[in-house]
Amino acid sequence: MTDVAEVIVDVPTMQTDIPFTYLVPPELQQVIQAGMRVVVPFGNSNRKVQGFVLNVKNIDEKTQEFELKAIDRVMDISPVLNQEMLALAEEMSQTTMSFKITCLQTMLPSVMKTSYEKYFVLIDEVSEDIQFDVFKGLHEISWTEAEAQGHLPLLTRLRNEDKIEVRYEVLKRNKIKTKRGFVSLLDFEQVEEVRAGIRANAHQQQCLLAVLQTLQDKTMLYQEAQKNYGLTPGTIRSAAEKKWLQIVDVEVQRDPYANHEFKETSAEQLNDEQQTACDEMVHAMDDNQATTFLLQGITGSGKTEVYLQVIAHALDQGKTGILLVPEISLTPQTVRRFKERFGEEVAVLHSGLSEGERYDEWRKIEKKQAHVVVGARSAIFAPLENIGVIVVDEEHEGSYKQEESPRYHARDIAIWRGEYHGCPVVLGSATPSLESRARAQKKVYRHLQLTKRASSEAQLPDTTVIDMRHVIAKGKMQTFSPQLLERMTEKLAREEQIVLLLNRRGYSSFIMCRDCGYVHTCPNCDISLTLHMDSYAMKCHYCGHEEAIPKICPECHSNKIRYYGTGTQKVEEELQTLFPDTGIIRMDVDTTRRKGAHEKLLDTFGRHEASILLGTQMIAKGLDFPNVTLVGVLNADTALNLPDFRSSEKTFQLLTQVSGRAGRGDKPGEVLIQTFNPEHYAIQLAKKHDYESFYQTEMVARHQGNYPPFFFTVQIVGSHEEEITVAKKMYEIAEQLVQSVSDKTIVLGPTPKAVMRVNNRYFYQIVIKYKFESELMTVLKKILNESQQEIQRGLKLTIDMEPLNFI
DNA sequence: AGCACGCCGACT
DNA sequence: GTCGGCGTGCTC
Repeated sequence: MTDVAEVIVDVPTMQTDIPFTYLVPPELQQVIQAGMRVVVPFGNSNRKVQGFVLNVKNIDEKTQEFELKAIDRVMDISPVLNQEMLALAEEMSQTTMSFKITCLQTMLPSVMKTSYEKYFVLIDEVSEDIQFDVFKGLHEISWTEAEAQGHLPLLTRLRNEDKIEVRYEVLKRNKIKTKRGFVSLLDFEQVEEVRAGIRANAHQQQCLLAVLQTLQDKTMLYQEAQKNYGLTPGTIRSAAEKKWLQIVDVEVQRDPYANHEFKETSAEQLNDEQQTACDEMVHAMDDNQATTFLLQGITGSGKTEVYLQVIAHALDQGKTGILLVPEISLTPQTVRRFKERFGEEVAVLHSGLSEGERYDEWRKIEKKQAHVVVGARSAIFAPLENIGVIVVDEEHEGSYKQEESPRYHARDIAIWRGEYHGCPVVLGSATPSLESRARAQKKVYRHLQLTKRASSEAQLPDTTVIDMRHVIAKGKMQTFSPQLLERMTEKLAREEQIVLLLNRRGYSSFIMCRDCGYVHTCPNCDISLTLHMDSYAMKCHYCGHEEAIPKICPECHSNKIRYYGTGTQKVEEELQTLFPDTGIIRMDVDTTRRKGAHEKLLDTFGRHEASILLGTQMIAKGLDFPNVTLVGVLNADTALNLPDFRSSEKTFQLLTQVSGRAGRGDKPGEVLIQTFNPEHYAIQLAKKHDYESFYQTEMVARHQGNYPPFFFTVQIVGSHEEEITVAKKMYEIAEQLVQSVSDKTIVLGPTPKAVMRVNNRYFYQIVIKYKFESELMTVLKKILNESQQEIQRGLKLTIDMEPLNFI
């Protein structure tokens, strides 16, 4: 009988998406466990690849029909994934149709993704020139170095001559940050003896020995010894040689919030609605019920306080909690709120952290130092045990769905983990997704509502809809209506602040020739280039292509090139002209790319160093500035015109959200919405803050269009460098689908995508809408399997279960 | 992915 | 005749 391990190797292909069996070498028998990462030889050249151990079992080697290879080495001392995570990875790979290895990697912080380094190793005599010029007298060089020096062709030839071979090295990128410290090797009496034996004027040594006496088993950092006692590293090093102490490396955590002061806050008084919601969740937690709650509460109704108290209850019971928030609202303001309540017990995971900081936060959770995790989408994989509650705030947010493989939805993972831990899951929103709201209606979720604003004096703002069809002056589109300008002037005169939202989706500035109508488009994609005035360049938002701004038309050589559309930069310039003495802050992807820029801009606005905050979607979330009394939405309906059945829902959610930004203090707020579709129900009902009517109206539209939540959807996207290849293949797939699904199921397409060509690849899509289709997954798997040959010839196929974007 | 094996064109 | 093109198939 022999120990073997089943390993998922880091080769993301369909053919290798199964466990491979490896022998456990004797020296690893006590070490290896499920959930550890290992390095294994793979393929006929035995290149080293990383793998995850799924389980270890004992088999009879006689029943083994082929020779097994042995595990090379382990990469972890203890498992990095527990049984729950291994089970979740399996589940996720099936429901999202993605490779197991991709799922496993997704659960770990990105620094723990392995990188591979290749080395060229000399195995035979080579000429002295090569020995010195290429190998620098050593017996091996790294691939990266050789490539940089342009030696690859030469080395390839040498390899064909069997003079050198290629060695694969699996690198670990996660370095635990350590600081130098020391522990005493002597007990109290031994120190006394040593002290008696050295000169009294050896101050440094005397001092160090005194420190050692107070230390006992504790570790002291060099840093502390130097700062508090003036001990130099030299003294410590020589003490180590005398065996007084031992030098050790101490793991230290980078604390991204080290410079912030947090004062502890305690629970606020809940109103009766909040209390009822809180009680229900607490009961579910105490009874280990995996109930999903939909907590629907208008802006300002105090949802966050409910989350905080439910999580606090979990901590009281010795349990843990996860709170997911959209990346965009993970602002320093919100982070502070959690830190203030839970102090050291909270770990925060978000994209603003460096890879190292992220890893440290993850380690803090793994080592059970943090019991509460606050973070964006991927924080749902936090390695917490004994979870008491999982909260998904702003559950309708699209950013909870990952847009690359594995295409998981954090809300689904939350519910899965809730089942696993027997704990409640709380979905919170002022404007729930239609799917969640419908499930609450069908009693799949427990529906709880908060209808009162927590701070009673704050009122919902007055909302005015402005019909922009009447604001076209001299046939030219205007950015600002007279009404908005008037209001802005008024507010500025009173030294109040203004937030302006530019809904930029599908609406950015491009240039066009007035004489021949030529529009500057990307050479690689079917889309017009966007004008960026800060870098004086035309950029493609799909592939990143960049070129200079043309002065004359490349087609007709006219110099009548004009800018069209409304980008944030252009609006900023217009504002500057209209209100020359007013401070304006622009927030969009360009001005917030740098780390910490987001925070800085908001702080500046918070200190009232600027009066106007102009931005895209990112300003709609969670900001709380009491002095803002006017919110202007410059173009409410650009999203409405998009060919996506969720466009009304997205518009309603956005408008409701921004309306909540006005009048949070004691001053009444006003909202002005500029639109070309003033009668549209999404706009009218957002104006009235009427979610329920919107829900009813939209459900009728979804029912008529056979859309979710009445139907499930799948999107299949194929792409290839040649249009004919992908089109043909997609027609075949659609045909096969029609043949194998029930007649109640709708197969749409294939159709070219709205932007058909991106990066010189042609994109086609098929959408499946179905109610019951038990064999669908099997059919889709079959399609993927049968497409292997084409995939190897350059076709790309992605399957997205329940996609959020159809464009 | 990466590599070996295997079958057809232009070369010492 | 051979070197090398990349189509095909396999990896415990």
